[in-house]
Amino acid sequence: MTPTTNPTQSAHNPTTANPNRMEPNERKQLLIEATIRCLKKYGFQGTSVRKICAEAGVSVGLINHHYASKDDLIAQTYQQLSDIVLQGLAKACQTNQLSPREQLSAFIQQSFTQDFLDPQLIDVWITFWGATRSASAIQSVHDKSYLAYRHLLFQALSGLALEKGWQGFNANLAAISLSALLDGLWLESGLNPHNFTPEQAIQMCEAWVNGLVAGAHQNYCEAWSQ
Amino acid sequence: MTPTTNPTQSAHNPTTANPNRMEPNERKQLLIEATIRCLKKYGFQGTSVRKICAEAGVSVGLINHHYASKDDLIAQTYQQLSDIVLQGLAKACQTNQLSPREQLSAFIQQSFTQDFLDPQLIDVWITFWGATRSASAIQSVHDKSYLAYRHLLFQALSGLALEKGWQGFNANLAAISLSALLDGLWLESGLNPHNFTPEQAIQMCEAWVNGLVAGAHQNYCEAWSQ
DNA sequence: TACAATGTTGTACACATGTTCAATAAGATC
DNA sequence: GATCTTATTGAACATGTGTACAACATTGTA
Repeated sequence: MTPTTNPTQSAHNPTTANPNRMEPNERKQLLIEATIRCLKKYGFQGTSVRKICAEAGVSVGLINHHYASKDDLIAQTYQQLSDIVLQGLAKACQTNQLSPREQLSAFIQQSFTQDFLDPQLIDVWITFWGATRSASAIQSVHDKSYLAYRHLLFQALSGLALEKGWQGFNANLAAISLSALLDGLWLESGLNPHNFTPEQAIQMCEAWVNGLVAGAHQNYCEAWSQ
Repeated sequence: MTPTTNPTQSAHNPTTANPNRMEPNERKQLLIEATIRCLKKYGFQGTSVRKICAEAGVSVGLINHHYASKDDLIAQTYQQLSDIVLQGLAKACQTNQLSPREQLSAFIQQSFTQDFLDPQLIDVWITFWGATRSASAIQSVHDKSYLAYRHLLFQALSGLALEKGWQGFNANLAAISLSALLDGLWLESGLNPHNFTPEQAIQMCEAWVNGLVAGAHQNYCEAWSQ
């Protein structure tokens, strides 16, 4: 409702100020942004084609002109959100020649930035998770982004193991564990933002790394898992 | 569809074999069980009043006779699922006078039992999480059960701290951390069951506890957080 | 046996959903 | 300027949604 510009009866002022016709990519981007806003406002269930179009200030039919279906639009929106999050994390821990330990801290810090802790955004994320198994398009986006996400942690943890001389350290499993901790905290802060502060979240993740260094790394060695 | 007994034209055999009329509590229980089956089969979005009734073998109107609304039924279903999970966990770690360390292991073991790792069930759980913020009834159920859930971990961790003589150990924060790790692993195993095995999940949680004992406990002391 | 209480049914209603499609209009190409 | 391509519109369609309600069936009580 109340779109910023809604030329329902078009061609009033054909020379200026009528943002009707657009390049496909530009319009698609606007539709994705409108979808994100709707997901935040109305949740996954409440986000309908009509609400998205109203939010974008266009007519109902447009979505099916630019996207194969509503699910297609939703999947591409998820894709874009994933990319943004991932780029933020990659940027945080891949710049300035940080040591492995510093990379982990940078990753953790970035995970609990104000931008990332927006409860509405996390809620959107959770509903995407919930749709993962039923929509194969969303499933594949998740798998791909989760792999990249873990790979960042894997690299930092591998570097740490090399530095410390841990023999047979299963950095992949450790990356899964740390990412689970991060996701779990992120999830919980979305469900109830009052259970702990961002600083405490960082504290808990740092404790995990410190525990790893203090001795838990032995549990991630090949010998242990057999 | 295909309900086991569907006496659409009733009163065929009024004396026997017509399970029509039931005690309210019994019928409500059957409706909740049908709801769980539907949530597993069709997901949160695909679960409609009509599908639930078909699954339960009753008519459309019955739900609104026994429940104030569909949301009411959903919330009570969530309540029941929560109770089942919680009782399983409580039973696992509160019996047989286990030591604090053993209690934690029992809790971890129980969290990755076959029953708990049913991807369909986890998917149902995730969609409940997704509905938490929009439906206040579900929110309150979550808050309550999450508190009880954490309390079990809190008790075990407090016992461990007492045993080890950790001064000023913030067992509550540690409980949040471990529950986040458990939830994160649980979540991820639901989204993609092939990333790690249940044994590895247990291994990762045990590593967390071992890391705590090896030194990370210092990060949970009052001095650290200031 | 008659009556009251209530579990159960199935239709009806009002509305929301995603998608389709003929019509329109804007811009590009010749 | 004429023509072609295509972005955009908005009504229409078929289906699905949760809920309401009058009718019916069953049980317990007098």
